[in-house]
Amino acid sequence: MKDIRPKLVKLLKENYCTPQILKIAKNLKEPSTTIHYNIKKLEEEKVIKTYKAVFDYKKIDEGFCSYALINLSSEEYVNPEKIAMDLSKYPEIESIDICTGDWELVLKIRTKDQDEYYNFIKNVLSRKGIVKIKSLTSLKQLKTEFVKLF
Amino acid sequence: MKDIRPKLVKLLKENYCTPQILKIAKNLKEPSTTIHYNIKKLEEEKVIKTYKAVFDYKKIDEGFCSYALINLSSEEYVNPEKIAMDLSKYPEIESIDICTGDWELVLKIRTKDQDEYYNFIKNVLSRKGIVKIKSLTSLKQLKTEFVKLF
DNA sequence: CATATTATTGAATAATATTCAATTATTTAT
DNA sequence: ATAAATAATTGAATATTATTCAATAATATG
Repeated sequence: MKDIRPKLVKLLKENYCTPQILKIAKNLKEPSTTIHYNIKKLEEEKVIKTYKAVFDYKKIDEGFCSYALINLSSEEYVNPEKIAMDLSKYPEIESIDICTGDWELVLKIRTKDQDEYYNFIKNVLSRKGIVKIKSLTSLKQLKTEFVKLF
Repeated sequence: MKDIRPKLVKLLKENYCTPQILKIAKNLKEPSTTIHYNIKKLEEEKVIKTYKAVFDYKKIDEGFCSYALINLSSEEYVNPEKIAMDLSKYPEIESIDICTGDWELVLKIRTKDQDEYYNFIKNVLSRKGIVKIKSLTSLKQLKTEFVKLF
């Protein structure tokens, strides 16, 4: 049997979805051509970045979720964007923010388990520029990506 | 002119999207019926929770993003789920995690600006059960919901 | 106030999803 | 190991939905 599920997950995680114009039209009690026109406009204006799926991450081997609060070295501190943009390529990282306060970078990271998280920290985050990491491990997710999980 | 854009945003933020089976089929070089069968299965098994849009939040009056690290009172500490589930109803909250470490709750909050964030903290988060809040304000988002923003 | 631009909409068409039935592959029980 | 049962793949037919187009209405602009 072909195992296309991981491939599906990969595609749907960022893309390969589209709005349901007719259902929206029915919900808002407007003609579907009006909805179509307005959504296309939101897309052209880049108000909408993409359409995607939200998963039960426990079921796709991403059940371990942690926030990594990061301090940068004094060299990287002045330009955190470089390191942040570089980190954005890792599929384990759900979000990256450059922040004010005690930590310069806040990452949300999803891995299969604590072991994989440890390896990710060791292999990816222990690098020149990152001098200190504080991990806040999620015991339970109640909401993610604006979607309730219960 | 009808202002249906906020209504569209509200619907698309959590729902009213669907996978593009034919495009996925072409990408993976598989018959579209095979893709259809497999995706329906992922939906039935609740591996996929929903399909949604990702926005340029600056363009939908949610340009201010902050992480709220929360300490609970000793009474709430033993059962943080109650308060977490209650908080999940607020559309300003993108994610809620019950965590280990120095803070029991980690919220990701999006508002129009700092003023609105202040009001949200004051009106929603300053409540019985929440004894201390540390805010990490995002200066720049590089990635959100697995989607690169540059 | 006249003109240009933008938004709305119904009807026609194009594109895509879904169903169905047949086949193939895999798992389970003996 | 083999038969029977179950699950997965697929092409062809159908149903559903998105998109285009042209006409009209609303709003903005000079």
